[in-house]
Amino acid sequence: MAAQKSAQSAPGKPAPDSTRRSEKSRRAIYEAALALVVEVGYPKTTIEGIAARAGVGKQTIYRWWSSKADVLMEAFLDLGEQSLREAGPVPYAFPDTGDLAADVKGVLRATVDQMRDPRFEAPSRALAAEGVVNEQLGRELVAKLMQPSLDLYIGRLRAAQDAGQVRPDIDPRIALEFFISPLAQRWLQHTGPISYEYTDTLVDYALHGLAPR
Amino acid sequence: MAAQKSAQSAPGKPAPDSTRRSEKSRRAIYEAALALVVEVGYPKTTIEGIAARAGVGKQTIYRWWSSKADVLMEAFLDLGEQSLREAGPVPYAFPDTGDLAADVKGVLRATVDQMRDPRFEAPSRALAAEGVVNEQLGRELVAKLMQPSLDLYIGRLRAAQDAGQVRPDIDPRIALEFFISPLAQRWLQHTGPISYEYTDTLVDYALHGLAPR
Amino acid sequence: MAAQKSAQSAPGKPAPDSTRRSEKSRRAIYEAALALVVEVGYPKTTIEGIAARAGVGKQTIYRWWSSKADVLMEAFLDLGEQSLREAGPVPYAFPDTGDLAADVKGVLRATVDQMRDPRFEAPSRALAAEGVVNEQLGRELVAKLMQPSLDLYIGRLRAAQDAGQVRPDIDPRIALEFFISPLAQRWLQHTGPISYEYTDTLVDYALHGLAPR
Amino acid sequence: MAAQKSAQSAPGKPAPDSTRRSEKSRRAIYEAALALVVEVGYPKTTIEGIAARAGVGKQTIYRWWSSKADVLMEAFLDLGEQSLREAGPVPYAFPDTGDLAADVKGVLRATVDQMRDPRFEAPSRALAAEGVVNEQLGRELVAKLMQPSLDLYIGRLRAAQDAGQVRPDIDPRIALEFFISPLAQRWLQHTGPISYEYTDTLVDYALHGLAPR
DNA sequence: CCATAAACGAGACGGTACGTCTTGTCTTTCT
DNA sequence: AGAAAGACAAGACGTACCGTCTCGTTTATGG
Repeated sequence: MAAQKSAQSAPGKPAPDSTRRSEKSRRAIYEAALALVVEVGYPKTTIEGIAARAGVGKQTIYRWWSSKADVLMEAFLDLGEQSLREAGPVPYAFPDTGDLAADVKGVLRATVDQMRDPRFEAPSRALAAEGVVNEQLGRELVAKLMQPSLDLYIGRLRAAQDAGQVRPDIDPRIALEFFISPLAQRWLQHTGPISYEYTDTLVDYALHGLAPR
Repeated sequence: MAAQKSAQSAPGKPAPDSTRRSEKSRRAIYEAALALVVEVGYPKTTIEGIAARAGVGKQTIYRWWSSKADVLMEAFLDLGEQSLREAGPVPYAFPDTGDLAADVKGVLRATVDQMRDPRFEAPSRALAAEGVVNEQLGRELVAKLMQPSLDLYIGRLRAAQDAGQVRPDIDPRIALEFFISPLAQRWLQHTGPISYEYTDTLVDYALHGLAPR
Repeated sequence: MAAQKSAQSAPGKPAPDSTRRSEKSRRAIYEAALALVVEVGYPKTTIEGIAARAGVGKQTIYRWWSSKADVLMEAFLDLGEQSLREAGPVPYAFPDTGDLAADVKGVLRATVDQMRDPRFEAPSRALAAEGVVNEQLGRELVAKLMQPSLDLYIGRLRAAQDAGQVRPDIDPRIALEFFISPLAQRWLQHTGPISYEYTDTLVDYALHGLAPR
Repeated sequence: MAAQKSAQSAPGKPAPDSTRRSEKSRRAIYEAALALVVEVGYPKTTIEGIAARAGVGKQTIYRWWSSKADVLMEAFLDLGEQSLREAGPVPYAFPDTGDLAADVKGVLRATVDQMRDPRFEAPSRALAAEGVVNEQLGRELVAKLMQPSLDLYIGRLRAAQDAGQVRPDIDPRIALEFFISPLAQRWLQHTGPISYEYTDTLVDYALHGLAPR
């Protein structure tokens, strides 16, 4: 079991033994990384700074992560998992009251709230920016951070199709982008203001189309 | 507008005299910056590298621009203007054949083509990433790079409203996001593949809505 | 002698039990240390490198030695003892044929040979250098490595005094330096070439003086 | 002249322009290096420490010197030149009163004094140790630091030969080692105490030989 | 003859320093 | 005065070792 990493490939490094990893250090690094990104911004957050703030040797970071972005991604994922654990036993499900519009509006309002939380905003902006330029990281972000949420949208949209509230020929993977992408772009690229009213409007437009009926 | 830097206030700097600026250096810097971003990527593009490649002193860059992103933005804007000048006398107008769906599909296909051009992709990704994290730069990007295109969409949508092809209560500034944002997000965040088929679908879904009629 | 470390005082360390010490590890460490000093030089010889090459944990080195120089000194002493054991039952005595000049010349020629042996040269240079800067180690080196040889010189010079070949008012502890120090300095500090002719000349000059008689 | 370095060989570095070198920084580096060696010892003197103490960037050290030892050597040479400049117009000549023994004894007593001066001792020990292990540096040390003094001895011994106080067949380059090497070894390797009496004895023994006349 | 305690190999840890790279400023020399 | 050139102070990078500190795993009695 200890050989699983050395087994397949890279002859370069001896692969650290993760069973001996210091949990305390890992948590301290997560906290330091998130705090620094919030306080001084991502570009001024340095690995040295994280190490110093976490009371950890630099090597301990380089041993387990490959880059600043990698640290931050795990820290952010961990933050998410923590929130979930605190949230309770049925943490993350898309509401289904039978009213698709209302359900999606509710979820989007929660998303808007999250986007305004500085503890969430700073690291997720940083990661998104990194992912724009670094495709590999970008794909990891999508898979680990976004996909779970997207799957919930897909599930809800499928249910709506079964209930006859969404046309059956619609691809839910594309349909969900009408709710998410405009909001994401406004937020990421500062192309426009974000509000409950705005997201409500998105849902209405998307469901009923731009063309007159 | 060129005086914003020399502005009355800041006593620190003597404000360079832009009339004596070397046009040759400026062009060389633009070309070096764009070439480096394409060749080695944005993070490995350094001011020193640009200066060296342009055969220019570092101070010449620092004198006229405030950051690497600033250089790249102007270089990219310049690139755009160049393309326009080459394109001819009626360069940039949204087609209006009377068929909104067809017109928008055509424009989006052109956008897809552009996204696949490496000369465009590298710098615009870099700028977008920078703008995600740096709000000021982000707003500048939106204003200088994106807004002109968005305005064309708004114009076309208004025309469509006048022609009764789009409901009059629709806000065109929001409606255009259904065409642009999903594509932008797939491209920027690598959340999905990009194709003509995809953008065509976007237009159809957006115009007629997800709900059955 | 083995108890000097466990000595009553320092409460810090539990003092390792030297009776349970692994002989195999000790020898492996000696060999690794000497080999590395020869192969990569003293400054690039690291404790980690010695441990790795010896197939030994770092702590096994830190348990028994206080520094890299300490390891090397013991390894070198051990090397000397090994040579002696191999040399036979009457290993180390200063020749006394009655001809002081011839005897000393012979011993110095052997010293010259030794100085040219790379297996001897690398570690002894390293130790000498360390001893120059670290007085405590220097004194240990003198006591353990040099003094035995010096005593043989002193013995031979005393015999020469008894035989009337050396003036009785001469201090043998100083006299021996005329034979040893010039050679040592040429070797250590690269101040001049070393040859049998040179050491022969030293003996002649030293015995008969520089001034005309 | 500025091209002498780039001229012959190594294609690696662009060779800094020594005409633009900061004299202030150089002096500050010399002072910091010497002070640190005296205060904390050579092994604990680090390039970072020198840079910090001198108020200088690390690169300024790496630009002009190749190693810690190199810095220290130049600093020490500079110290020597400074002393000479302060000493006056006829700074460095071997005394020649006609009495060789007295002259050499006087010079050796001055050497003993110098060896006891901590400002001299720390750096010269460090350099000597470095030179023992690093032949190239060792040869530079000999050539730049020791040779001038040795030449004075040679000159004085030649004069003594002319005056009939030293046998004409004696090689002065070897003879001088009888005065210098024993003292150097005692000092460097801590093989024995150093005193005026000791150096006086060396001179007497060397001039008249160990053997009875 | 096994229990137990020490030494052992391995290597993660908090640190320090390395030598390199880049930043943004400053200075020199040329045009 | 702008520009090319590049030295400078500053400081982060990623690497290498330091010496300490666990971890299981031998190993070697001594109860």
